Amino acid sequence: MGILEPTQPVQTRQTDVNEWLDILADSGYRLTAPRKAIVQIMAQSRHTLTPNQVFIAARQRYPNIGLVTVYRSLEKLEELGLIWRVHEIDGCHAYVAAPSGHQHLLICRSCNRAEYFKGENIEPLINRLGSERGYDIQEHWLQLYGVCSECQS
Amino acid sequence: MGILEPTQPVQTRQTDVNEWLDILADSGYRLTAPRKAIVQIMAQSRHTLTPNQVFIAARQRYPNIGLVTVYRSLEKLEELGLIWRVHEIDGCHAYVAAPSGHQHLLICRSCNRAEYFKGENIEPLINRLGSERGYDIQEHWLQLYGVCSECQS
DNA sequence: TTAACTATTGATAATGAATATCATTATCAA
DNA sequence: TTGATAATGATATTCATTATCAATAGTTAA
Repeated sequence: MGILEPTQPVQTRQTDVNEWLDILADSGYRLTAPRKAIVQIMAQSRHTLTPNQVFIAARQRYPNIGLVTVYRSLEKLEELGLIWRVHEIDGCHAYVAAPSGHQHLLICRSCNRAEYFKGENIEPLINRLGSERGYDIQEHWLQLYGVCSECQS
Repeated sequence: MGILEPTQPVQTRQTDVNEWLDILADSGYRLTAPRKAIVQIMAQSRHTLTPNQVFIAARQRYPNIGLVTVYRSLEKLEELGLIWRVHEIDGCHAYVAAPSGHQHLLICRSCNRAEYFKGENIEPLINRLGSERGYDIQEHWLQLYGVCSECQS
């Protein structure tokens, strides 16, 4: 039996734009028009988005927005745990709406659609490795890559 | 302590410089002085190394080496499976000697020392997720981060 | 509502990793 | 030994990300 056990699909995702805005405000950040545009885009997307993709999408809602503002807003949303930063193959970064609780990512290599899954009990492995190798293990990183059903057809 | 360690036999790792050179030659690549320097560095290091770190180390052995040559050689070694490319937090890339067989990485955040571990069976999870979500899962990525015993003290 | 404080913005420039170009050099098979 | 060409190193270039800074706009206190 493996350390990783599959579980039910969990689709709970923080898509509530107003909730995100409240969290921003409660954290002392101002609610500006560019920020609202970015929050709308990130909270509602099921795909990973690069800063430039967010920039292009945000200009539909707020044409004067600057790319640097996108970078800065994404940075804050990540800091608040509302979005995750994922590493692209080429070394660039993209972002996705964060799932609720501790989950991991399954990303479609073709369309960048992101799914979340739970179900790994990695603690025993971490404890064993930590004591065996003398490491203080702080973080783990599990991601799956594949092709989603739509992109297969 | 330095990034590069003096030669030490390492279990479960391909540290044989000559073996790497044979593989390069068998694959149709020429054995050049800069390439030999890079192979020596990569095969003997227990740490992840950025292209620039490899460059600095390689100049000790071959002072005229160019940074671009380092990039190109690392690319080839990765293509042959002799080294792995790992993603840094900032989005840059580093490389480590590849382990034998299918293993995963445990990296020290402080000194970049890399350990390998086996032992978790991800197949059931992948099969389950693939059929549940309709994904053709092609690749998975598991890495642990922590602080090694030396860096804790 | 108004005023004032200051977080935030957007334009621009700068940084830095990674890649492309190209004439020259060096490896290796014939 | 020699010739075809893989490989090199210097240089320029691309592109994602970050720094700078004056102007703007959100928020709070009055």
